[in-house]
Amino acid sequence: MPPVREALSRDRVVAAGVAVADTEGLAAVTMRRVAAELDCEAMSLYHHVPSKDALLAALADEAARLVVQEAAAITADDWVDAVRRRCLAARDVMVRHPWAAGLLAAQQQSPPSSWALYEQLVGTLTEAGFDDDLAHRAIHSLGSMVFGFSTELFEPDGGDSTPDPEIMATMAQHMPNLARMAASVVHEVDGALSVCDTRAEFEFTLGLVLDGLERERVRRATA
Amino acid sequence: MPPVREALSRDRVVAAGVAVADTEGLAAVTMRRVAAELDCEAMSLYHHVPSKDALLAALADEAARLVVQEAAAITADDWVDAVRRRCLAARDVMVRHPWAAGLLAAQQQSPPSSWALYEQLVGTLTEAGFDDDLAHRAIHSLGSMVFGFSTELFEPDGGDSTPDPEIMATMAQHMPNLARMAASVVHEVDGALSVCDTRAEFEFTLGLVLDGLERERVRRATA
DNA sequence: GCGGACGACCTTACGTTGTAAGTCGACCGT
DNA sequence: ACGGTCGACTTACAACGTAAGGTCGTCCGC
Repeated sequence: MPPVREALSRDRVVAAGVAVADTEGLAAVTMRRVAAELDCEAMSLYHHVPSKDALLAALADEAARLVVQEAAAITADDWVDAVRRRCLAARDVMVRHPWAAGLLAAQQQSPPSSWALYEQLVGTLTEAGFDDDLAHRAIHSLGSMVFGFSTELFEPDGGDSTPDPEIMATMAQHMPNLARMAASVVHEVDGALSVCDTRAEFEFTLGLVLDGLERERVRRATA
Repeated sequence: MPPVREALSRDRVVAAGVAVADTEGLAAVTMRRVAAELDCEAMSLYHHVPSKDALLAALADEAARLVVQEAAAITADDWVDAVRRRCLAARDVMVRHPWAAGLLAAQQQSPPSSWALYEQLVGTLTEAGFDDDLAHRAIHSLGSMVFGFSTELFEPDGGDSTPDPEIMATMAQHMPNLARMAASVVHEVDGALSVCDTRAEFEFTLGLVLDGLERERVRRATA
């Protein structure tokens, strides 16, 4: 009779890491916790992953791979639409796996799967008439957006709807512009009041960048 | 005779944390290491900060405070210039303190000092004729840029100039566009070859965003 | 059939981390 | 003088990453 448990493998270790990160946060991704997920001991993981940092790098690569996978299915008429939809697909992955953006940003070496992403992107842009320099800049612009769009950075309270009234009062006093703006743009989301609809704001910024890139492309083409 | 060592204080603890992070990286910021910097024991720090996470949050706030400090001194004629210079000042802080961007992005609650930053920004934009909605979007666009601009994300090797030729060869084969682009935009920096001049790329993206925001402002004003 | 090499997994153990709990001494108002 | 308070130190523990070595099932040459 073969062993009752499925054999470990690098892929299973990475998958377990993703599962733990998704359900309990990145901080819960410890060798012991991942091992427990696979019903084995921590040290067994080292037969498939050289270290915890390498496991985290593999998680980052997995996130990029998911983006590549989604992005590959996208078809569009013009480059703006193609790139916009790819960026939105990337953002979807970042939202589904909240650990992904931070982890990708923390890698010293960009994961191989992210290269595939850039290859797709540069291909699209080149085909649309971008010179290499502009394509390069476009990658930086879009990359900083997708990976850097910080969902919570501006939200005064992190989802908690218990704003200390004293703090709010002094804030309104010392930050009149911010207070007025926050009161003005508040809107309803899922039945709860919220200042930010990050999806809409992401699309807005994306539009700015894509618009500017197209304008620059035309400028260079006619120069 | 008074005690020979200066008394601890929250400010001194935070300053020591910044010093350690600057010289040895964020990972070296442990309670014991910071305590050693102050010539005391780890547990003594808990009289001034409630936990390590709180210390890290204080470091993030300190980084934002540095930005506010630099940004307050900036004067400019039009809003574009004012905001551009403030963003560049913020980026300078991120470059001087490489731990800052990641730490700020990791905070669940945005640090108080970052509110001050947004207040400055909204004030400038409002004065320039932005409505509250557009100012709000502008903050998200610029914030995602400043905090998210990832310096190394696209660099194939993290500064190491030992690109495995085998990997490079297969990469060139599977990623023709990327390989061509990389070869085309390579340039010299500090006597070393490099693909990316992140400062220039930051300014380019910043220009795109500022341009788009000004265009949108005019569009709304004349609508 | 069988010995022995090998590889996947487990056990044990060490150093480091964050921090709870308790101790000690210096200062301060009375 | 003296108890209270408070800041720093000491001790201790659980959880972490991982080095070193052990165990056991599987397969290969004979």
